[in-house]
Amino acid sequence: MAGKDQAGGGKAVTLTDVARVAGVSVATASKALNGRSQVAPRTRARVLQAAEQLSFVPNTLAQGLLVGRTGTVGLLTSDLQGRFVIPILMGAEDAFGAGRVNVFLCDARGDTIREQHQLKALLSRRVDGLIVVGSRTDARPSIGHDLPVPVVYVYAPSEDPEDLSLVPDNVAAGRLAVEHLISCGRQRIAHVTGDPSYAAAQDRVRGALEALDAAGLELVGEVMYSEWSERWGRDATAVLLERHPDIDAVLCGSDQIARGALDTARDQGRKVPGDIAVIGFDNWDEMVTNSRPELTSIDPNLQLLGRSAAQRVFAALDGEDLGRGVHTQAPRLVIRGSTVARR
Amino acid sequence: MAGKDQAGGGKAVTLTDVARVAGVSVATASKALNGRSQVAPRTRARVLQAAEQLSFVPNTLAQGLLVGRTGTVGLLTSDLQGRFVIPILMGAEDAFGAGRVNVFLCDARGDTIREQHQLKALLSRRVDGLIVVGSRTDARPSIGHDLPVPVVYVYAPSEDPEDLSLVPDNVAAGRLAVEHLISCGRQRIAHVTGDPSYAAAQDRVRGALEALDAAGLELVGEVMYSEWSERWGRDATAVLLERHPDIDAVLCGSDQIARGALDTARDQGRKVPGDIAVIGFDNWDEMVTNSRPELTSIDPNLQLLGRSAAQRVFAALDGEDLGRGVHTQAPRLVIRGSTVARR
DNA sequence: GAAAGCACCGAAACCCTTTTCGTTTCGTGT
DNA sequence: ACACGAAACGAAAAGGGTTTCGGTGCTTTC
Repeated sequence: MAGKDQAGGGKAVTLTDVARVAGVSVATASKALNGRSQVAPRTRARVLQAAEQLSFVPNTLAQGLLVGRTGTVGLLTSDLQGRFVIPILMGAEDAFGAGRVNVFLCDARGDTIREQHQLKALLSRRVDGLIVVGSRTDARPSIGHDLPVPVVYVYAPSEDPEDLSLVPDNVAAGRLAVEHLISCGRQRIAHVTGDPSYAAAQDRVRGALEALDAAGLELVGEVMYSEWSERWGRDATAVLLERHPDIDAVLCGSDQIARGALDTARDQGRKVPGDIAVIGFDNWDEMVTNSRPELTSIDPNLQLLGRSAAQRVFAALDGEDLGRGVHTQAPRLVIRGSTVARR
Repeated sequence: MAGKDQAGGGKAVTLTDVARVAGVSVATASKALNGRSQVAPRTRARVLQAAEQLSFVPNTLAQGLLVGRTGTVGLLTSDLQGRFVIPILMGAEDAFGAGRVNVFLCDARGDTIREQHQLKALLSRRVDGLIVVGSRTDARPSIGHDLPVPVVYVYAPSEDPEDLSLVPDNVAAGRLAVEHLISCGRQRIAHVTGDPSYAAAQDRVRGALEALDAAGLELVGEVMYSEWSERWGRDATAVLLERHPDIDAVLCGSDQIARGALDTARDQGRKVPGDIAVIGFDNWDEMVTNSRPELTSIDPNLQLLGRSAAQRVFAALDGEDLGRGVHTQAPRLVIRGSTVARR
């Protein structure tokens, strides 16, 4: 019996069934279950018991058909693999509250055709809103302009200024990192970062240069671009220490690069943070807490970003203006042992 | 105008609108769009053009209401943060094919109350099936027995043997790891692993001991349990090298522990893989490819697991028996520089 | 020329729930 | 005892799409 049910054999219980068992009309059953006032207490109790007994669950689809709202939101990501998407997704899910709104997750795998497919599917499901999440902070093509639902772009902004985009503030992040290094008494700061085609790399460089400028300092050497890997962090730092043995801080474009920097410093007998301070970006938990010493990093507050996106969609559903343009989320400095010696 | 649309102002286009524009009845419009045969080619063309012009998208909810199938599946996870869930999720999404089936993602945050809430919400959305994903391979309480849809448990099996569960085969993984070490000529193998309360730890130990036994070997020292961290990997390996300086391989319970082991070996001047071979579990990309040398690891094939789960749900929808009990997914050995010297 | 056949189209029912509005029943006041 | 008001309940429509069935107009055949 249980097996049959599990195989999907038993068709779902409808309000009609409940009404029949309770001996009332569907209208009364509906009113009783929804707490409307035009039902006698005894009748209500009978309906509730019948619903309980049949383990009735109202069909949200039929409700949505009537109300015109489905209580669902589509989350369209281009790269689920990437670790940036997850916190955003969690933040959004959080904001929507358990059970009231459900999230359709779609991964387009970075394929535009696929994305259009998914978009169509989501619209046919009559989602109330859309959140589009990218894996890079570079601008991406708009998903479309005349969509019948509000759309918010997160992490990767839309190229169209009419769209609303929420992104981490990487310029502020770069500034924050350098300001922290300076406040630790560092003066000779070098910068190793990743792929120069990434807006994130460029923005952080810009912020860093701004902060250095404001303090009357200059970067030691050129910005070293290559890839977002520990290997590059190790190699670049080795070169750096040879060319500029007097540096007292390495600003790293990501936590991975920073870990590489830490490894090279350790190999060469440079004390961190005594001789050299190291700082990274992303505040990627497994990276920052497992390194020696633990890594100071700039947290982009992705979860907040996801939550904001969800709230914006909500507000738009309630008739508020969605807004437009690119809005940034302030980063957060998390200080650990790689810049400040533990007491 | 575009702004108004984006705010959700323009209500969705219905089949009635298309029919009016095409100058036919809704019935004819429906048949034309769905490729039914009772429509004249010219009429069909007119309808298609009207649909195109209005960018009509059929309302899947209304369809589902009629057919009794929604083309949606609920994916209930207890811990989205964990990196094990993502590949499973991707595998499932993959198997469902873009657009045909959509996935409702729910994160219960490990809370049972919340999980029941989410379950109810999913059932009210009339999902066609459910996939329940845990973050540990330990058995978890069944989500319920008399559900009107097929349910598959992934990674964390259900305690109820009547339910269908798909889990990675950690015993085989332990065996595979040891067999590889032995095939590399290692004889004095030690084992450092994580939290002993995890079934994954125990299962891998069991598999490892089986393989050692089959080869007439014994583990060097006791299994060292503690936590799944690099720090523990470093500390444990240091102790190990002091107590048993003659070991030639460290079997590590996770890639993180293995990285710690590599670091300690390096610190103490032991060559890997020359003096000591190191192997991990999980094949976590960022861990295995960034270490020095790159880390040999056992891949649990999680993506396949997710895909299998989706396929099972599909099959159950087509009337096939869902099955019951715990089924295991064979692991895969990925050889890298930490056990075999690169040529 | 009339009857039969065929291709095509439209009206209406159905899915499930909510809501409006009309009907019934009861109690109370006169 | 009758009338009136209020409370409780039920019939029906709506929401969007699919499908069945019946009907229209055309062509074919004897």
